[in-house]
Amino acid sequence: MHKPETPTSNLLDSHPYLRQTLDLVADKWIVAALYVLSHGTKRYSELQREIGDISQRMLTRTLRDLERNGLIERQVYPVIPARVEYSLTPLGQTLSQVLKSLCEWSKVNFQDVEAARNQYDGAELD
Amino acid sequence: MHKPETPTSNLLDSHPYLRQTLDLVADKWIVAALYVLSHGTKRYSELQREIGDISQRMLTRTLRDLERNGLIERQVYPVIPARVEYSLTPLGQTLSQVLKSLCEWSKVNFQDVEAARNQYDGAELD
DNA sequence: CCGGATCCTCCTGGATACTG
DNA sequence: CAGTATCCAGGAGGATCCGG
Repeated sequence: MHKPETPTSNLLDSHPYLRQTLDLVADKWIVAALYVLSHGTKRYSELQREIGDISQRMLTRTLRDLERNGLIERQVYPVIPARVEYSLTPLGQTLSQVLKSLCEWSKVNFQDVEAARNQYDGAELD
Repeated sequence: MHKPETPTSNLLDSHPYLRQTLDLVADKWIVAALYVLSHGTKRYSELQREIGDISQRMLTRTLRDLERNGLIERQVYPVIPARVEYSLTPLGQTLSQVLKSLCEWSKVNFQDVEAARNQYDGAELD
C-alpha cells in the first residue's frame, strides 16, 4: 500500500500571481506614490512633499521600482536646474483602480476590523 | 499677502483607510494563510504543510494577527494531543473576495509587468 | 499536536553628505 | 532640482528548545 501522500500539498504553488502582484503593491511607499500620482503628473519634489515623511533614498527607490514594473512613466526635461515629471501609465491606472476597490472594502468593513481588535485586546485582561 | 502655503500638502492624510487595509494584507504569510483557508477549515499542522516554507513562529504570529483582526476564527478541541482548527469568518471571506479581484488583475496584466521589467532591465546594458 | 520564549542574523530603510 | 553613495540602528523573521 504505497500512498501517493499528496505530492502537491503546497496550495500556494497553484497560482503564483496573487503573491507576485501583492509584492507589487504590498509596500507603504509604493501605495503612497501610486495614490499621489493617481491625482495627476507630479515632479519629484512634489511627490516628496505630498507623500510627506519619505526620505530621498526611499522615494527614488520607489519610483525606480514603479517605473521598472511599467506602472509609472518618467519624463526628463533637459533644463537647468533639472526637471523630472512622473505619471501613471495606463497599466498603472488600472492597478490604482483595483486599489480603490480595496479601499472601498475598507470603508465598509474596517469598523468591523477595529471592533474585532478591541474585543480581542479586551479579552486579554479578563 | 500671507499665503496659506497649502497646509495639507500631504495627500495621504485624505483617506487613511487604504493604508490601514493594506497593512492588513500586505504580508506574504497573511495572504498565504487567507488563501489556504479560503479552501476550507484547516488544522495548524495542515496550514503549516500547505503554506510550505513557513516557520512555526511566523505561522503562529500570522494566525494570531488574523484572528485579532476578526478575519479568521480559532476553534480549540480540548483533547490530547491538542487539536486546533482555523476557518475564515464572514469578514475574512469578503476580504478574500477582494484579494481574488486583485488576482484577476494579475492574470490579465502581469505579463505586461514582466514585459516592462525585461525592457527596463535590457535597456540598462545598452 | 500546538505554540510560547529566546537567541541571533540579516535586511530594510532613515540620516547624512556629496554631485550634475 | 533630482538624484547617488555611505553608514548605521532597529526590527523582521528563522532556528531551536521547552512546556501543556
